[in-house]
Amino acid sequence: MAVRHEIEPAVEAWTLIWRLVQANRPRMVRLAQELDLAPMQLHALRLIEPGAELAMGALAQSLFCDPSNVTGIVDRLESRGLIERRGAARDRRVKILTLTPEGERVRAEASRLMEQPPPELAALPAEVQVALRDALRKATDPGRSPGP
Amino acid sequence: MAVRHEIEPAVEAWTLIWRLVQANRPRMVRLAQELDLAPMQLHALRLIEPGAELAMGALAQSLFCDPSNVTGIVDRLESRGLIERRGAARDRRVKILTLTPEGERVRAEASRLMEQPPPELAALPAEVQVALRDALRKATDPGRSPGP
DNA sequence: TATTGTTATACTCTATAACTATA
DNA sequence: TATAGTTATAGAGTATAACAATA
Repeated sequence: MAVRHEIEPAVEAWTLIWRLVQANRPRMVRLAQELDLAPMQLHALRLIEPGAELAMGALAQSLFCDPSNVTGIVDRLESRGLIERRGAARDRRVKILTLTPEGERVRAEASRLMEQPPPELAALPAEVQVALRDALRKATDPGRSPGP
Repeated sequence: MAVRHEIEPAVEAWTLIWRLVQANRPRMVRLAQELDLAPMQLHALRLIEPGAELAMGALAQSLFCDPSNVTGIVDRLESRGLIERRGAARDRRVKILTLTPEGERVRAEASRLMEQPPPELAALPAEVQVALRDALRKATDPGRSPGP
C-alpha cells in the first residue's frame, strides 16, 4: 500500500493564504491609521458604494456583526462627515446610508491603497501571477458555489 | 497604441484572496466561539508551540501589537489554564510562556479545525488546487523575499 | 541608562437584552 | 405581533504614557 505523507493541495494552499494575509496585517493597520480610520470603519466605508444606498441592516450583514454594533461604527463615520444617515421614505424604520463627497474621496483613496498587492505577489513572474489569478477566479466564481 | 483595460494579475489575485478570506470570517469566528476563545487569544495560543518557550515580547511582535496589549491577552489565557508564565532564569525581566497540557490539547484542536480549507477551495478540481498551491508556494518561499 | 513587562487611561469593537418607533 | 434600529451594559482588543524591576 502507498504511504501518503503529502497533505491535500487545498489544505496547503489555505495555510499559505493565511500566512500571506497575516504577513500583510501590519501594512493594513498602517493604511487605516494613515486614513485616520479604525479597521471596521474602513471596512464599512468600503461597503458603501458611491452613488448607492445601503440600509443599516444590510451593512450589518455584510460586516458579519450584530446590528447594535453597526450603530456605533456608523455614528463615528457620520461624525467624521464621511457618510449620511436618513430615514427611508417607504419604511421609516430603516435608515439609509450614503457617502458624502468627502466620504467618496476617502473611500477612493482607501481602495487605491488596499488593492495594491503585497511585495510577495508583485515580485512573482508574470506567468505565476496569471496562474494564481486563474485558480483564484475559479475558486471565487459565483457560478461554482452550491445552489440557492 | 494599445488600450489596456486589464488590471495586473497580481492586483486581481490579491483582491480575490481578500474576498476569499472575508467570506470565511464567519466560519473563523464560529470556530473561536466553539473553543471558547476570543480571536486574539486563539491567535496567540497558536503562536506558542508545544514544548517550546516564547517570551512576551516575542509574542507581541508576532501578534503585531503593543506589549501592553499582550499582558491582557496572556492574563486571560493563563486564567483559563492554557498557558503558564514564569520569569526567565538568565534575565528576570523577561517572562517565558509555555503551554499547559490543556493548552496543548486546545491548540491541537484549533489547528486541526483552522487548517480545513473553505468549501470554495476544497471543491476545486485537483489540478487547479495544485496550480494554486504551487503559485502560493513561490509567493511565500522565504528564499525569494528581499535580502536581510 | 536602557529594556521588559505592567498599570492606568481612553477609545474601538463585540454581543445580549431591553427598548423605541414604526409596520 | 413583528421588524429596524437604538441604548445599556459588559467584556475584549487597541495604543500611549508613566511606572517597577532588572540589566
